[in-house]
Amino acid sequence: MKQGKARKSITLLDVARAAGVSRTTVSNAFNRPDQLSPEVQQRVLAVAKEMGYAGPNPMARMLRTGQTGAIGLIFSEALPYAFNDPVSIAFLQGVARVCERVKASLLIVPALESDIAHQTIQQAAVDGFILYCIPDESEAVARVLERQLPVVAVDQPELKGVPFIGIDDRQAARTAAAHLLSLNRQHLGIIAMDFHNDFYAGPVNAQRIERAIFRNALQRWRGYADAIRAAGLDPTLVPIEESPNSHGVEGAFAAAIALLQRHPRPTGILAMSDILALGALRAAEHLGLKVPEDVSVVGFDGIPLAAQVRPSLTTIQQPLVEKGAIAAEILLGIPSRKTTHILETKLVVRQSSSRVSSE
Amino acid sequence: MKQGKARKSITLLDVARAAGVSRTTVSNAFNRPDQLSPEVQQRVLAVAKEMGYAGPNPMARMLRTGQTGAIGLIFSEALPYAFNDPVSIAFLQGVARVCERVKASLLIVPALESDIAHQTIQQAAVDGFILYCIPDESEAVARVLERQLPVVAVDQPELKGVPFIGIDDRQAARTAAAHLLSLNRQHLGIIAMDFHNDFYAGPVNAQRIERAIFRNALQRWRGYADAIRAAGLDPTLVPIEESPNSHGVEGAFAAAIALLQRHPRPTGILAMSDILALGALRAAEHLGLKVPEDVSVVGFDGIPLAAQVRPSLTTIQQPLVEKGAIAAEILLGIPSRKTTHILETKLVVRQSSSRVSSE
DNA sequence: CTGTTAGCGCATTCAT
DNA sequence: ATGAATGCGCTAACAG
Repeated sequence: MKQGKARKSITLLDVARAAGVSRTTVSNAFNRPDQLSPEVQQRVLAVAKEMGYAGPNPMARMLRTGQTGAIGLIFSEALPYAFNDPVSIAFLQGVARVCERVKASLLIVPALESDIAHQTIQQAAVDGFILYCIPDESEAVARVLERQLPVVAVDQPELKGVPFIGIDDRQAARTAAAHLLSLNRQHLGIIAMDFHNDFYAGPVNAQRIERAIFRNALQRWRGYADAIRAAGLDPTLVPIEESPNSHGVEGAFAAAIALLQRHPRPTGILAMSDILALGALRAAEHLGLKVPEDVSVVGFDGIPLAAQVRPSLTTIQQPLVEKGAIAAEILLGIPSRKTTHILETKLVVRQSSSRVSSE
Repeated sequence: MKQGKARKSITLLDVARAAGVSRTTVSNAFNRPDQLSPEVQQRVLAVAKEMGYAGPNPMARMLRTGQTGAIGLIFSEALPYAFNDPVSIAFLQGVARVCERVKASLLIVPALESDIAHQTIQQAAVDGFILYCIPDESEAVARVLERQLPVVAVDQPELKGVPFIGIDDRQAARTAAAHLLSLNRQHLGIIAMDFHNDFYAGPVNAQRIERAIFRNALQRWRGYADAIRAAGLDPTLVPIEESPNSHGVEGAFAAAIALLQRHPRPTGILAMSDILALGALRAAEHLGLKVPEDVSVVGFDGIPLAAQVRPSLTTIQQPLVEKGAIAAEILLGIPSRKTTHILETKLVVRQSSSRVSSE
């Protein structure tokens, strides 16, 4: 066969020849309808369709224009876990909403392990990256910065020159703890999310906290400690159990059981996320304890489920979806956006917390 | 300034010159470490890093190799809704698990409206597409097929030559309905998910069903009808309310209220998804009806939440995560995968359904 | 083990 | 309004 050409994918040039026009004209027919007469455009498009030409090759066009029409999203967790977490999902919804509006695609880049990060981040065809809760020192951050593309960070890392979206975790946590203490609950217990990325579950010592690589957990702990200290208590004496995000409600259940079996039994539990708090509710139920009477629980994040469980969950509400939307908007250069956004949070008191009843 | 070059991004050639080697050598240093001496590789990489070279430009490489390292995923719904639906999310988890394993990225392509589909699908730099619950006649399907890339369809559409992953919706629905009927519940009501993409909510007539564009809803309806007929009843007399997926539990609540206020009041509700069933549970509670005594409810899908609500939900369990995993594996050419997979489902009886009690 | 050569398919000047 | 020429940055043959 002569025309080995036929085997190969069909190009702009092929269409041009078939239509008896130049490449430019075909290109314009697809990209700039205003640059040629409607009739010519019609004909070119018709010829293209007939030949089974699907439009300009995306890779070639990207190479030429330097634009991809996609933004890259990097999660701190393994993807299946991220998609299991209502907080990440809400964030994703926010990002997706903006992407849809501006017809951008969303590239989810696996970057959990170092060599994966290396390869996938280097090869991602995107116009910019969103870093979601990524430890400052991680390979992913280094690789993303190398790419020299626009970046925005959500929750972590905070880097010079990189727009940041987050909340005041410390202040919010302080509010949560102050709430429990104001209900006269002196014996607190803390369920923490990941301080490190080692999937450790169990009691946490001071060193582990000091060396934390996840900002959220660290700041929330500090916030709790602030309030505890302000109440005249010693935060280092408050028992704290860590349960990795990826262990979900079940992990939190175990952590809460551990906490609730201590003496004296905590009368208030501070959970660093609502998922952790849900585990605490179940643990209380399992042990025959009443919430909020025997033990009160305060979560963090304000996921939708928090309002629906019984007893409904007192929590710190943060604008999860909006975080994603703002991050995407900044990245996509939608104007009138400052580069740093510390969003508001508020304490939402529901059924899971109440004043200590009769003494 | 002479070297306008300096402004432009730095390339393989620049590195080659700086390192005193050829382009190929630099390319090899990044892509085929085994093709050159370790020392040379070290040096080249060092020079590259020093120059701030982040590695081969992804677009150029894609153009050259014809590979992108990403797969495209197309949802039937607006993205924010898709991310709100536990069923879609579970599917996404399955896809993500495989992607992570093989270091592929995942491109979520918005394709809800026709012109968006046109643009985003045409420009997506991917090695293949997964179509998730897409109506056969939609623009998205047409555009994807044009791209002449590998495709796999999940749930819908079923196309000649396109690998398909799904379940036997009709058979499964028949099982669900037969279950309720076997409990001696003669007065049924159906809550349907979208038959069409018009976000209609309300009672459904025969014509709307016949012309359905969503296969899942249609087949599930047929399955219900089969069982109802087999019980000697007339399926056309069974009231049916549609509530769009995007309206979530709230929409289902309204639909269920409508159903439960009819005379005779249904004693069994068939919900085409667990989310719809959850709405039914709430509606029953709202009306002071006991589940399962006054009204029994059977869902569909087997989302995790179904096991956790009280009363827990009787449902048809389908392998949601596995669907995603298989789809991704087929697309990525992981061998020993047949091209059509009809996965198993099973009826899981929980608290929300029981035999009609004392007459 | 290293270098030379030749496109991948396109968008964009600049002419006409 | 249309056409010819150029190179985006890279990888894969092949030759040395």
